[in-house]
Amino acid sequence: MLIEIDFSSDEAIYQQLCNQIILGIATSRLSDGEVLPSVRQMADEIGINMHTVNKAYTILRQEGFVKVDRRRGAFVSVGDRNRERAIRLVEKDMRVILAEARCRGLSKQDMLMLVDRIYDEYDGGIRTDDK
Amino acid sequence: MLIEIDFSSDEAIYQQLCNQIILGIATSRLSDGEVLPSVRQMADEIGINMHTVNKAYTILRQEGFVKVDRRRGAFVSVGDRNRERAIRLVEKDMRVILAEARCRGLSKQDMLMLVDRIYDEYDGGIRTDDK
DNA sequence: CCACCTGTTATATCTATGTTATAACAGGTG
DNA sequence: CACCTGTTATAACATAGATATAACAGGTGG
Repeated sequence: MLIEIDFSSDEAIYQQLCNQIILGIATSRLSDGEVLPSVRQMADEIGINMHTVNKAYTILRQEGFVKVDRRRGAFVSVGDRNRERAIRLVEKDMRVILAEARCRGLSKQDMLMLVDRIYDEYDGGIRTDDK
Repeated sequence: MLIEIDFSSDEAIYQQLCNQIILGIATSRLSDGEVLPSVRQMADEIGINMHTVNKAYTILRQEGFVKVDRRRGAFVSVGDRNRERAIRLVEKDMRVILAEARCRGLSKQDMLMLVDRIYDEYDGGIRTDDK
């Protein structure tokens, strides 16, 4: 999977890395169990330091998106699926975004449409356990 | 409006300040044209430095949520309402959140419900003073 | 056993950012 | 005139982000 870092961004490199990997999982460009490049290989590809990649992997491991097998290295893992906990984790960030959206004059309908559209892009036609 | 800063948070103080003021506008605890405390007064109330408040005000001014009148000082302003631009600004952050939500097993319906619920809290925030 | 790969840890260094502190300035109010 | 606004300019300090070099434990395949 191609990783692109914006070095002029005010967002930290390791944070951009985390976000892009999570985005990769959400859009099925990365699938469950898929092996990630080693910290040294990924660092070389992007042109950054090994420790910066390691920091991203460590965070993703703590968040439950990545696991490490001593034999294979780091790989994608989306095992943990506690719905209540997941909502709680997402809710705080969502409040910040929705507040800004509302201040900018966007209606609830605007945001529902935006969520709908983005989620469809992620699903890409693939049906999930929508109940 | 009461401002509460979490000094143990990894989020910068000026960022927390920005978010809470935007949240205040979204929930109608701050209304259009309302005067904000001066940088020195706000700094004293919270117990932080004047420049940290000034940084927050400066950012909010650049984002279009605050204007400055030489006579009165800083006040809330929600004049700018370009829908296309607003959506574009919100969309990037929304993609990051929705990616994480999807990875955690949350469905589109889950997120639509969450948006619906939070937006209702904002709209009804005039009456419910439970916060 | 050996070379080579994994993640991990330990330092040290450099830079950028966040925060504080002190001070001054221009403009507006009473 | 004293007193309030925001704004700017310094300097100082702490923390975080990123880099560099090095080493270690564990696993793989020759």
